[in-house]
Amino acid sequence: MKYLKLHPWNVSYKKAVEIQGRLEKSIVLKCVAKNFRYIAGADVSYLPLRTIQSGSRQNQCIGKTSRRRSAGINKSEMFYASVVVFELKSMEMIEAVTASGKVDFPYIPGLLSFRESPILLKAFARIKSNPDVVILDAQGIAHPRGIGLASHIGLLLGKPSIGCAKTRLIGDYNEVGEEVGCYSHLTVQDKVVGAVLRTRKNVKPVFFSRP
DNA sequence: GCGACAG
DNA sequence: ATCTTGTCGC
Repeated sequence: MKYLKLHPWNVSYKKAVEIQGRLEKSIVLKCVAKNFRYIAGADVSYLPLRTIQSGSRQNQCIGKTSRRRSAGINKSEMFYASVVVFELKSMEMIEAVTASGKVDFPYIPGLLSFRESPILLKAFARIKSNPDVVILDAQGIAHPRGIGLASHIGLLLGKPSIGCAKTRLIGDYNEVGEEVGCYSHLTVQDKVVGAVLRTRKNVKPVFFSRP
């Protein structure tokens, strides 16, 4: 599927925050359809990527040079993204694609999209079908500037998106009941930005935030 | 200054 | 996210 390229990704912290502020204004918070047929789910995993010199004699030196171990270490990482598309009605998998690549942007709470979006979009570009909605392991608007990774990706793909995170980034909520289906509102300054939902018994609830 | 902090 | 080590509950 196609996506919009509204801005560069290799930017400074300050610039990234500016971009988020600009994009946040175009987030639409309303249900645009009620009978979604296809849904795409995406996630990313990664591994440290070391320079071939690391661990070699260059890093085994003693004395003065040994204090510079990190100088020869490449701090980038190899990322692997996957996107799967399901038909909701039948829960049949329609497609599954992957993409990989190096990433240099560090993990900074609130700027996760600048770390994971490029590789995610590379994977989404390989999807042949046209999902009606996408869901990501990240926050939507439950974010310091109202534009988490799920919202950001939704904008670039031009699709409704759902953020489904395993832990909280921002917001307050009451303890969630133990039974499946129990949930609490996730609020930021009295504004409901999501819900903390118990999807399984004896399992931590997940943080759903609106697209 | 201190604590929080998606993945 | 990934990795390691230790503790707790069934």
